[in-house]
Amino acid sequence: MATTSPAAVQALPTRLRVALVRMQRRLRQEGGGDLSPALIGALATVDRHGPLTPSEVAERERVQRPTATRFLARLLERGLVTRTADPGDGRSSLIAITPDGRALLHELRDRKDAFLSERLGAMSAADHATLERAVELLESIVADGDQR
Amino acid sequence: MATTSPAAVQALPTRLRVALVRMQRRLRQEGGGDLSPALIGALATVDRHGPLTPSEVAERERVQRPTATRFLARLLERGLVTRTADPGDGRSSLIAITPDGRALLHELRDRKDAFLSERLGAMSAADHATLERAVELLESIVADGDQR
DNA sequence: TATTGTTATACTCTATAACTATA
DNA sequence: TATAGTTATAGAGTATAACAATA
Repeated sequence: MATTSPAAVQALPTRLRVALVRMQRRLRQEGGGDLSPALIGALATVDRHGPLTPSEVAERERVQRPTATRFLARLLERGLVTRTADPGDGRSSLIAITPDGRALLHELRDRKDAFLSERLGAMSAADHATLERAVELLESIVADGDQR
Repeated sequence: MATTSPAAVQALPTRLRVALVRMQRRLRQEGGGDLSPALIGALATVDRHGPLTPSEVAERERVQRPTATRFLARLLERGLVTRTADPGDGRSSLIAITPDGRALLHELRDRKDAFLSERLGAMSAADHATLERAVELLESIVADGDQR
C-alpha cells in the first residue's frame, strides 16, 4: 500500500466529500431498482433489526422522526413492511418487514443493483477489500460522535 | 489485508450504498462551513478548471443544466464567482472564481472541514491510504460508463 | 433548425415546529 | 407534564419540459 503524503491527507476531507456527492448522484441516476437509497436503507434496517417502532427506525437511520414517518408511509404503501399495534404502548406501533420486502432486498443484493455490481465485479479482490474496509471506516465515522 | 469472501462481495453494493447515504446525511448535518456539499463541488470545479460556461459546469459536475443554473445563481449571490459575457458566443457566459471564492475553498481545505478532518485525523496512516484508494475507486466508478 | 441558458414545475430528502393521542 | 407519532411547512437538490435568445 502506498504511503500517504501529508498534503494528500489534508486534501482528503474535501476529496472524500466531493467523491461522495458524485457517487450519490450517479447512484440516483442509475436507480437501484424501484426504491430510493433512503428507502432501501430504512427497509434494510427494519429487516436487520427486527420489528422496530418508528422512533427506533429514526434513531437507527439517524434521521428525525418525521422523516422516518415519511419513509415508513411509503414502505407501507408498497407492502414492503407492516405496522401492528405495540402491545406495550398504545401510542406506538411495530414495523416489520414483509416477505415482499425481504424479497426485494435480496433481489437488490443478488443482482438488481446492476450498475454498482457490474463496476464492482470488474474490480480486483484487493479493490473489493479496500472498499469493504472503507465502508467500515465510513460507518465508524458516522457512528462516532453520536453518544447513544 | 483481510481476504474478502464471496458473500461479502455480494453484499458490497448494498453496504456501499447505505454507507454513502448515511455519510452524506452526516456531512449535511455537520455542515461543511456555510456552503452545501453540492455548492462546494461546483465551486471547486470552477476553481480547478478555470473560467467555464454554465454548460461546462453542468457537464463536469454531472448535473443537468438547470441544476447548474441554480448552483451558479447562489454562488454569484455570495460573490464566490463572477459571470462575464462570452466574447465568442452571445448566448453564453463565462464563470470564474473570485478571491473570496478561492479563500473559502482554501479555508475548507485547511481547517474548516472540522468534522471530517477530526475523524480522519484520528485514523492511522493505513486507514488514510485505504480511503485515498477508495476515493479513487469511487471516482473511477462515477467516471466510467460516461463516454465524453 | 440547433444550441445555450433560464424559467416553470415537480418530486425526493430532510429538518423544525405545531398538534394529537397516550402515558 | 412528558413522550410517540403525525401533520404542516420549508428549503436543498435534482430532474424534465417549455421557452427565449443567439448561432
